[in-house]
Amino acid sequence: MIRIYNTLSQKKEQFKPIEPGKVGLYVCGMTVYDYCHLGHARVLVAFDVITRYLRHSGFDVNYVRNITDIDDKILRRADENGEVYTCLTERMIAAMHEDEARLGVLSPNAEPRATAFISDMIAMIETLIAGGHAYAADNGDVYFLVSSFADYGKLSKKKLEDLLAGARVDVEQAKRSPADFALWKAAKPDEVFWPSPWGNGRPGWHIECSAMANHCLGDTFDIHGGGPDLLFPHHENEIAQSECATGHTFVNTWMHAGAIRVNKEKMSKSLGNFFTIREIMETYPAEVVRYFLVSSHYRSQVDYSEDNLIESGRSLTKLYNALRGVTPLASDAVARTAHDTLFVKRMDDDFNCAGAMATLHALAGEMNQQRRDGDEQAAAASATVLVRLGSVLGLLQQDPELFFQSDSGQGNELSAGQIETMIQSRADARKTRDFAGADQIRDELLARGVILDDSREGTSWRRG
RNA sequence: GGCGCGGUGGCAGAGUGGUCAUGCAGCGGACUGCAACUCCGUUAACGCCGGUUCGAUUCCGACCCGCGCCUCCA
Repeated sequence: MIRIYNTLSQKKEQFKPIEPGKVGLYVCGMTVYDYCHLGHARVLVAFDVITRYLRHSGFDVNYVRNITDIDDKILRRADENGEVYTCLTERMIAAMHEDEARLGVLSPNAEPRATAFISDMIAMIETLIAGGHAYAADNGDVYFLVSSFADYGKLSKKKLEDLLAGARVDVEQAKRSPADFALWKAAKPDEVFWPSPWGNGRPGWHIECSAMANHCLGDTFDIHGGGPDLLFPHHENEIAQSECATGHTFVNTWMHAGAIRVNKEKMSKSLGNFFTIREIMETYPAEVVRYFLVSSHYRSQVDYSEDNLIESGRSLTKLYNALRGVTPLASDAVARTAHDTLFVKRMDDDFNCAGAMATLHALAGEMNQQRRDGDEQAAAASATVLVRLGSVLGLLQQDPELFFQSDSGQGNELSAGQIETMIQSRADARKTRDFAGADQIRDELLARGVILDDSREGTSWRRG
């Protein structure tokens, strides 16, 4: 029985899908005008683990994650670059797919792009106007009439009067109320546009998700997720639009990931203190970045620091060390163990992957003992469970040697061949008990970032 | 100002009304030519003050501190 923290009710609830055995999941994806930063990675990885676990639990998950490929920031950036905006978005989408693949994030079932659903958005806006929930203003924009939706603020726990009292709400003359938000924006001269009943223009940000979610998952679906800063106004506005347009509850469970922080401040575009994941992956293996992200609860805020990534690297190394030289069996060859049970118990509790991770280390410790005792069969069985549980978190799926020996791609490292040659020289020196010579070679390798591990079977190496 | 979240050992990070997280680091030992890996042992924590209770880090209340949202941001 899975329990999920629902932002709407502000408590953990037993998860009950609308249709038994099936889950409709929508996550707000990227606005593609720049590379993914760590905050994007957090959301990507969090919902990847959630999807993997729901599937592991037997659910048929329909995971939809949109791409916002038209918006002010995209147009501005394309303009700065002096390129057609679609060139920019295509490039960023390709980069995003590359980053996701490296992080071990599985593709969603559907990845709708805003520009492919303009007609759905226009239809929804027409419905809203007909229902008295929206109005076309003199400037060619169409706005949502917030006062027409009694439940406005139910997600973010805001009261309309408080919002209006705040001085930070955009004061746009054409709006009837400052809290109203754009559904359709009139095109400025020389801007890309789509024709509509209200003139040439393009959709507002919030209506995209309402239209695409509705198209892909229907009027009401199970889970909607996203980053912490989307809660208000984006998700609140989605609810208003969708519920006014369909007359039905939009979403049963709302999930929000925690923020990434750097030096005690939120990592964000507006503060300019963000790290793209590709620059982080230049220094740290992608799986280490993933391990870092998975090792704290998806709802808690997490501090990015070099030290934390280094620690994650060591921790993951320990797991792979256990797996090294052991061949796991096919997953179904090993029955469910107490470790599986504990893992499931932890994950059932609002996807507590940090807690679940402890079982991976328990398993690794057990394996190391079994190998010490020479019980290779037991070790292989343990390895099977370790890899099985790892797969639910999207970890430990590569060959340990690959994890240990892949270079950073910076081009300034020793090749595997060079390393093997030096190891052979060292082995020769050790045979003649020339330990000074042997140690010199080992020190040289260490200086080049290569660590040697001796065992009865010979010497293996890893980059560290 | 409004709304919300959190304060756990040197660090990271789970969890629980009454012997246990886990990882990193440290310390002692084993293994090793020496290391590395690994194993065994070990140190150490629940912001502060009250309350409930036989017993509270865990429940309740006050307080202090930190953070997030209220504006485009995952």
